[in-house]
Amino acid sequence: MDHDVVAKLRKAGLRPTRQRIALAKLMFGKGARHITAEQIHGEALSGNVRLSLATVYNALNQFTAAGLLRQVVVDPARSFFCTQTHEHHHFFYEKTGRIEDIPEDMITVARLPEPPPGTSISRVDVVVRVDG
Amino acid sequence: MDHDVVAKLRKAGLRPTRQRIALAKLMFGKGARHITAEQIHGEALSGNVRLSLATVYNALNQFTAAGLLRQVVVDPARSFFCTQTHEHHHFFYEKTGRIEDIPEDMITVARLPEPPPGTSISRVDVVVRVDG
DNA sequence: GTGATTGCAAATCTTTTGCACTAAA
DNA sequence: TTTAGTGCAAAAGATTTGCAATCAC
Repeated sequence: MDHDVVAKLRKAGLRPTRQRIALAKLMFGKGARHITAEQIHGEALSGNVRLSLATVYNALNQFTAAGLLRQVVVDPARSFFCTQTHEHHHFFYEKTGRIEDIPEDMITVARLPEPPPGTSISRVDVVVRVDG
Repeated sequence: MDHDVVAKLRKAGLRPTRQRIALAKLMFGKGARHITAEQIHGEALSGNVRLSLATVYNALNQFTAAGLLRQVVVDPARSFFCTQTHEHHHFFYEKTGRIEDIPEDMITVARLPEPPPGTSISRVDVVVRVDG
């Protein structure tokens, strides 16, 4: 419902505008998603939500900065935004360019190296590339 | 020496042109490197090797297709090419945008998930992001 | 010679930005 | 009102491409 999404945006310090509400409903309304700005923009237009691609980029970046989304880097050509904000990993289908979550407990990274002095690890990403 | 590089290119099925030889010497002449097209182009020009950025992109892509280089995807803004072609992983320094190898035996990925039916794993990349 | 390769500039693509306009509080 | 947010079109980057000139064999 709108209420959830509005509350979510408010809590993140983002003013709940028509565009942000619509995007948030698309992003968070149907489980885990991995989607590009272009794709979400297309979905919005299909659903009769009129908004510009620039606004989509701005909103997705703001959501990411606020911790509502995560950016997944697997494809040099474009950025995917992912609705799972906790530590988890990904399958990347090289043929189709699709991304899929790997349940966090399916992968164990043992013996992580020490980060260089003066730094700390902010995140560990595992990408399993699949030729499908 | 030139001979090594020429042989390497020939074996990869690439005609050893002046430009490809120069690039190969820069890439493979000083141990493991992680470098962008822009950076290598700059190095070449500094070393009085005249070649266009377009040719650098073409050559690096050909080297990658031939298995001489690997592309590392960590930064949505640009592509890094890496001279280590065997399985290994990376530190990514978020502040400086630099990449560094993690010796392969420093990380152990336990319990890799099964790839979806009909596919096989082509590669596993681990990126340790560091806030330095 | 002949076919592969290069260079340049133009084209493409994704993402960001400037600024006048609109909407939320 | 007042300030944040939006749209558009233009700008900015990175990378690719078309085609005539050039080079390797």
